[in-house]
Amino acid sequence: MNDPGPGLRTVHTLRALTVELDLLAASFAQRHGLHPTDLRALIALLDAAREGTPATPGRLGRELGLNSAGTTAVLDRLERLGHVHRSRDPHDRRRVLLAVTERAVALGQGFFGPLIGEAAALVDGLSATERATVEGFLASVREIVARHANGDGGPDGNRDGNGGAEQDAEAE
Amino acid sequence: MNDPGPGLRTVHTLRALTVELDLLAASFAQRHGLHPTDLRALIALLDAAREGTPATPGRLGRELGLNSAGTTAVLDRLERLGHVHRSRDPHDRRRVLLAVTERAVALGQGFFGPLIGEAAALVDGLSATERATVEGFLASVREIVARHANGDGGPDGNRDGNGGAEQDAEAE
DNA sequence: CATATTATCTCGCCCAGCGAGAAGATTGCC
DNA sequence: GGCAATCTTCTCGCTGGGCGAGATAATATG
Repeated sequence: MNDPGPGLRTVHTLRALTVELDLLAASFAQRHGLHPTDLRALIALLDAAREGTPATPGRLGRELGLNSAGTTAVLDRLERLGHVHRSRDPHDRRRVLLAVTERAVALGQGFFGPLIGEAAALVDGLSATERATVEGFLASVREIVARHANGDGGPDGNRDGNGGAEQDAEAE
Repeated sequence: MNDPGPGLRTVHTLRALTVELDLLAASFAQRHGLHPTDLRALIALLDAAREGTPATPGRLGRELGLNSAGTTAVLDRLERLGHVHRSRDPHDRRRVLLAVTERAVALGQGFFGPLIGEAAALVDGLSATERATVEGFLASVREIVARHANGDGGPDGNRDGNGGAEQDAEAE
């Protein structure tokens, strides 16, 4: 039971890291008048912008696990703060296109930029072999997590309007 | 922008991993009638129990970034669900000692046990050199995160009774 | 013994997110 | 073309997690 093998300590460190990253993000969000969800939304939108993926409320809500009402509220907040701009899609006028503003980009870069930059520099300072080891480790852990996510907790448990929870897996 | 240097990709993978772990935890929590905060509290309490650290509401609240009212609410929920038991500390009767129940231990082990076990096995499958590389990487990233936390967003920005948001850092 | 400090809890409020459903746009079928 | 089904987003009302303020009880400090 309490037999910490050599690997356990590493896993514990990884877990601690994720917790610390979470806390950092939360404190950053608070500092800028954002809620954790707002920050997650902003990150998702910045990612989409960088990748050239068109961003819409529906897509974003699905990504964040929010229903449409909650998604609208998030976007209202972000728009009021000047981080996001809504505009109708000319090709399908039911849709709303979401664009991040300069301000949002600056916000994201200003904070996560240095953090990511330092981490990237750290990785770049490793030898090719070491880098491969780290990447392999991260990829393997992701794979483990993905397997457990599929088996134990479906990522899309409930959605808007449609009760997807007809099986509520009552754990007593 | 779209020029991922060698290190950037690794950092991106790490970020994706943290997001996925977060989603997994959230879906697991929902599945057991817990809120994300409740699960975080439970994990913290299980950790404390495993380490032999005495757990109290104050300590827990500080760890979770909640004020005392919120902490009380979390504990009320966990106690109602039978995961935690409160008892007064005989040595300092202001304090409340928190004990996790068998049920909570089973809950945590049943879900995170296999996950952590697989990850630990993964690490154990590495050579000593590789393991050192991974551990060094994680430790370095933690150090970077810690530095940014201190410089940009103090981990104890606001606490009970003291409004930590006296400066709302209006960007621009 | 009086006072300050510590630890926890109670009360009232705010607002994030949910469910339900409305409104506008598109697609398909006749 | 016209009408219905579908899709996307938004509005409304509500629940409840978390905060601020303060109460209460116990321990330190003079």
